[in-house]
Amino acid sequence: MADDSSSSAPTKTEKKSWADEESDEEVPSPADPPLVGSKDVEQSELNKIESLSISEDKCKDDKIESLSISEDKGKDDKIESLSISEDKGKDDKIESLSISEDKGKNEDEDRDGGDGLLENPEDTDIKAVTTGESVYSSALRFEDLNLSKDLLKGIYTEMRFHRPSKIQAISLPMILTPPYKDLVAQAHNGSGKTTCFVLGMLSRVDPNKKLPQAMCICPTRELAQQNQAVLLKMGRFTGITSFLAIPADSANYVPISKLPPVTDQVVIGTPGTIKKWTSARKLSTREIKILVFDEADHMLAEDGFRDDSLRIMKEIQSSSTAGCQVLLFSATFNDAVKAFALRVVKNGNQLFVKKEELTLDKVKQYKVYCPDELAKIEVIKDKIFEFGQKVGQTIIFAHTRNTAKMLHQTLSKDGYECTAVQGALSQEYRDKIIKEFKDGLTKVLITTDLLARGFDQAQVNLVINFDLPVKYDFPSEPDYEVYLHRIGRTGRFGRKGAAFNLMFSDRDRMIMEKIERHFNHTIPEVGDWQSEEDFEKALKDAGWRMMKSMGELGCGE
DNA sequence: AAAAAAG
Repeated sequence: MADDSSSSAPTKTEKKSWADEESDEEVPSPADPPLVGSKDVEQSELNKIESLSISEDKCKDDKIESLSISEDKGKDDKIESLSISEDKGKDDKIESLSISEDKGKNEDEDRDGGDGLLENPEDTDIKAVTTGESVYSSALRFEDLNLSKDLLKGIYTEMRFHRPSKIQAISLPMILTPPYKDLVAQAHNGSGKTTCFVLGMLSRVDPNKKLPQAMCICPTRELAQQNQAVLLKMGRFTGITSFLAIPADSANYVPISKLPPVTDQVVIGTPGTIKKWTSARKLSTREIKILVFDEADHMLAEDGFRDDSLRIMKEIQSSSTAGCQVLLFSATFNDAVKAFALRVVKNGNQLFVKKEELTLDKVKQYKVYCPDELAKIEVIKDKIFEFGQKVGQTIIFAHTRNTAKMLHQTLSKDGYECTAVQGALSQEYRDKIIKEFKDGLTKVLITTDLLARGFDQAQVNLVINFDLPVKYDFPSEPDYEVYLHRIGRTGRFGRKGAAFNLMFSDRDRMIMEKIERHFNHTIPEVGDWQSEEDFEKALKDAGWRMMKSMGELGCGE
């Protein structure tokens, strides 16, 4: 299972100067040296927080400090302000600091190569809470992290990263500095979370020990596969192997009892299969030092994978000799799950994005009222499909497998080229469809919430909600987290993205209103679902040029 | 009724 197939296909050249996730790579050009320390980095406006090491001030009373620093950086004045506020519990010390970076508005040109694709993905507030004595300073460069030579080589030559993204700069020291504390970390969709925990796993593993030492649990098989691909790529020169614990294709099913025990050092998989392997005693957990929950809020949600997750965690904690570091990563943590997560990792460090910051204004969102379902389909066919194809790739989300299937059949029948994936299909077929989409062979993919989370494909510029995401025990309530994750499939790492929400009932209107209120963000409506001009206006407002000049857009091919 | 899982 630990094969070396790095599934990422080099697709296109895009300039970027910070770390990103797997499929976001540039075309390899070995002549290119890593750019850390070069001019490219110096003029970047990011991560000037490296000098910020927090020392603890032990006054008896709660105390809030705020300081602001402004720096003149030459050509474009950038001002950073950071405020540090300290809250003290009764006797345990907790620090919380929030770092906000305000930037001038004219620094983009030299970074994004003029294609207008990259904006400021890092322009966010992250609130950090650390516990205990540890003092962390943000990592400006990957060199600051004491990584092995082999790992650094993978980062630069395979991943082609230049320097840590913001979430990486802050979280990696927390993950990698002993004593290894647990961490709950929230960061925006497409900001490079995968790299954080993959690096964490790779650097905690002893390549000479041939048994599992790190584990990553994911909500879907597709995500497990994607994460494994990232890990294999980043860790290519380390010799570390990995085991993908997802259900075997029914065609070549072999009972676990007949299979050899796992000797790979990193296990990545879905909860059920991991449980199966451990309870069959074919997957040893006694030396697992780091346990990662990707999409952790869902993994710990009551209606998600809470039971499985807790069981696996307990199993590891009770069998592991040296103790196991737990990392919880997600873009979303609603209050209920957040509270639960903080009970699960009581003495850990925390990184949270301010709630107001969470809505992705980088993704332009629209709503379209349609009189009936047929009209929704016509909107996709006549107003969005062709545009989406030209501009990049499109994902259409439907609420059920059946709707996804129906939509796929309806569109295909009329000659609209698209594919569909959902959980009822065979694993082999799912893999094939995903691969075709990741390779850019297909442009429009219809799916369920199977792909709502984590699916990373930089070329997705358009998301369509054919159905709005609702809670299933309470269908008049929107599922805010799923909404955020769905639209987060586009606008990855600061690229341009747009999302269309198709509505056809009063209930849908209500749901959209609730979504707008929740994120405190007005979503403009495309006035008339039949009006070409209304859609063009929306797309133009989203930053896309019109059809005729599409060739210059520079984002499709 | 998304997702994961079952032998």
